[in-house]
Amino acid sequence: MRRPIMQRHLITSAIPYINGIKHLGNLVGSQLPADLYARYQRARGNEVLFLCATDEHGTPAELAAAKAGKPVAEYCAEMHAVQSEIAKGFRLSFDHFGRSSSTHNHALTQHFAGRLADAGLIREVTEKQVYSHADGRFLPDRYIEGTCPNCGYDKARGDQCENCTKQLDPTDLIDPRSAISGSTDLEVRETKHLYLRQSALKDDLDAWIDSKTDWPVLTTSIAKKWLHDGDGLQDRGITRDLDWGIPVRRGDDDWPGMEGKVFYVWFDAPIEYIACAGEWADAQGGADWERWWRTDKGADDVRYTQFMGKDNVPFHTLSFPATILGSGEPWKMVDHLKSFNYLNYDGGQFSTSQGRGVFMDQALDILPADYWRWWLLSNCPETSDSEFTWELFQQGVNKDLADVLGNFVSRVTKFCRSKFGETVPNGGAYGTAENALIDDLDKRIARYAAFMEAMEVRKAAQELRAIWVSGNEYLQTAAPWATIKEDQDQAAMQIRLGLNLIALYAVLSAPFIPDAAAQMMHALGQKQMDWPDTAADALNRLPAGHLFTVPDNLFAKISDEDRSAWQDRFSGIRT
RNA sequence: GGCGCGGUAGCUCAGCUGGUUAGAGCGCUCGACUCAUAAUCGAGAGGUCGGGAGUUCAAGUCUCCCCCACGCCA
Repeated sequence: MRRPIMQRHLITSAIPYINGIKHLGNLVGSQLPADLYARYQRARGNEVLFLCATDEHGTPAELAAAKAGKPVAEYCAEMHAVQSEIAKGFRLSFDHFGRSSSTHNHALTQHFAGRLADAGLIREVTEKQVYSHADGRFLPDRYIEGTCPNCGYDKARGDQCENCTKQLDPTDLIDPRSAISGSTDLEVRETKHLYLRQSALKDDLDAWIDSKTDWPVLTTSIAKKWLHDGDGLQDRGITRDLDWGIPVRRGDDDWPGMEGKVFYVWFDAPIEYIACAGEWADAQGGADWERWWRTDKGADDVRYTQFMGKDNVPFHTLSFPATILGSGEPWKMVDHLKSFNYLNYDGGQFSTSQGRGVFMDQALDILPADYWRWWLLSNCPETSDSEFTWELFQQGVNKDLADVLGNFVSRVTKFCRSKFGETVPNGGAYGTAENALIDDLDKRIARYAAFMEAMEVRKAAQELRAIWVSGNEYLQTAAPWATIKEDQDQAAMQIRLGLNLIALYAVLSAPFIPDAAAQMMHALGQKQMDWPDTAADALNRLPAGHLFTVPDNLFAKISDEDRSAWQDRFSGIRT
């Protein structure tokens, strides 16, 4: 059998922030499609390193920890464990789920800062920031509240007034106070920060983006906008006056004047993609991670794909590439950046801060992962924002999973059991209907693979569903329940084909619905099955005489009662 | 206000570089089948492709203007 050359795929999903459990909109925009792609590439026999992590630094983490009454390091460790468990629940097949607070990331972030400084790409800026005596800390703009000078709203934030949407500077606020403690004992102090001179790399970034002709429009249009809008790409501060974060150091050396400061979370978070490979290597007992990340150490044949929601695109197309390019070192740059729009919830937005929508833990609480995986992926917001409603979810899941796929497995296995027993029956030979089915499957499988390769998620799901449907079509025309009255062998061949179709479906469907696929394999007494080379071969895998069992129904339908109960339960806000 | 992405059958969406009677799934109507989770299969109805003007032999598909929704930024 011909063995195509094994490809190597580095795959990362945008790393979720640590302060709480993510909602389904977060899931479908990054981790879930990344997992689909990772599972598919593994199924094709390629070498995959699929990484994700928690993004742990910054003020929101500190505040969430304070609210929970815990030291921030302890809080992050706990939340990492929680998110990790939920990821497992959704069958997200990370090779490693790391932490941006890891020692690897500390060292690497400091290393990059040092390299950038050596290259003249860091400048020091003295700026004025608000210091709160009561809180004993500098306050980020949005943690300062006061009265809006524009509209008089008394809960305006230092970055923007939510009431009149006017962008503000904290010093614009009338009667400013700390949003953390409420203290008005504030003072504007001078503080020094490091800025990454992204503007100096603008032309390099521009040329690099221009070379990416196969990226989603969403990705390149966002990048181009930031590059060219207004005065072009702006330099960004990469440090903050905080306790919780990676201490500012210039490589291994102290950074005079930057004592007590940490790197800004946006700077260290993407570097965790690299650091995470180091964490993975440690967990493996010392694997070679540089062969995934250093083009001078074996990563030149790696294809690197990132997955993220559109809000993360600027950091991944500009800031992080600026960090890598600016280092002057041969790090692997992203080859393909798959970005997603937003999933809306029942006419509005999913919202973490407002607790609106369905959160990952709640979702697993009411239904198994496969239901969510299938619906979310087959309806993911690829070309525009898309909509989750309980009606659409119920309809999609019941029709696609229970009726089309689940019922197919059920009707084939049960028919066989009642007529031939739980053994793949012997006899009969293919006729025109079978050959037509095989031709059709070959075409569809090729299309399905092409969509998966191109990360056309919705189209891949549509094609997979069509493959399931073709089994029902075949069964309907072949009608073994009628044939068996005339010709036992003919019916045996038809049902043997049906059983083999289930095996084929298990392999093809596994990236979308891994648990159901495993159940199908298990019922057919199969452990490991390769991706089909041809439909004809694939449909000969289960020989006559092979034993199987009739599985429980793969998918229970969502009843109207369940649906309306959930609709009520998730209509308010999470407390 | 600027910019971005959209506005295609009741619903969710496909429609590449312009070219025969505009497609899919769901929903709906009718029919077939009865192995199966009242599942399946087939057929059908249903759209002046947001509005207007223009380019062209020919425009959802290009240009301009306008309207609507969403998002980002100032």
